[in-house]
Amino acid sequence: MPELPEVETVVRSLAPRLTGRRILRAHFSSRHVVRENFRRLAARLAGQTVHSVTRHGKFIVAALDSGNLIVHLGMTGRLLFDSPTGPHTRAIFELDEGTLVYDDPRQFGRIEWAPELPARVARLGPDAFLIAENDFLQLLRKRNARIKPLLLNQSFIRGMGNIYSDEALFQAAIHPRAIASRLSKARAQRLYRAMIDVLGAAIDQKGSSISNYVDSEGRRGAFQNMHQVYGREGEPCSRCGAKIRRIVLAGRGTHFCPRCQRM
DNA sequence: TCAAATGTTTGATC
DNA sequence: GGATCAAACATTTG
Repeated sequence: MPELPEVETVVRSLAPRLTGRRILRAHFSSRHVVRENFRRLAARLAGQTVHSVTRHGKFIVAALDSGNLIVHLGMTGRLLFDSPTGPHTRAIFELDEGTLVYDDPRQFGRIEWAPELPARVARLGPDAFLIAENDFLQLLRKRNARIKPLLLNQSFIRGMGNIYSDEALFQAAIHPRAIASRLSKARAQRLYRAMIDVLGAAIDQKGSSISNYVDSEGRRGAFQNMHQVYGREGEPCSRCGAKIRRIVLAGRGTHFCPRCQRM
């Protein structure tokens, strides 16, 4: 489920119901999702009150009395209030009011506690939705890498994922293999605006519900209905009618219009 | 049976 | 260092 707009939507649904709540008990059942000792983590969380819930790139950070509960949803992670547990339930947080369940079929998600944001999280690039235009343009100029994999690189900017990278590049009419440092200023500005625009529109629509994505109240997003290229291989481009193509770049399916998006 | 899936990390190679 | 590519992680779905 997890690109910036989905994580932002989850955080917004989580914050009002989780802030001020006390974690009574926690239970864990996946060594892939929880890398530390289950009981030690549960003991660490028991009795702690949640002071805030925020987003850091694609990470969810719940500030506690002491330290932070940090959750990454991976590909298929979901946090759900008062949901029945199932075969893919990997964690349960019993609260003083209600229960928060973590479900994750593929178990690519992670749950951890840390006194501060771990270096590997704190060190990520600037947030894709908050970065200033000039900062973005300067970062692009320094990189001789292809633009699509670069947008996916969380050390470059944090929050972009496969769907929104393809959609932003389409909106900016830039080929996914274009070299970042060689983009003209006008094209780089177009990409910045497209990125902010696509992310903002997706947040407004509460994310893209492909596969199993829902927010913490179980509500689906609607932005999947507005995708112009992602998941539309072979369909006509909404702008020019050419067939949308799918290639593989950096191991990820990459969708684009070969006529609109030029090097 | 095979390919692909909203992500990240690690290692090999140039 | 960068950059590219492949593989790994684990499971479901078409």
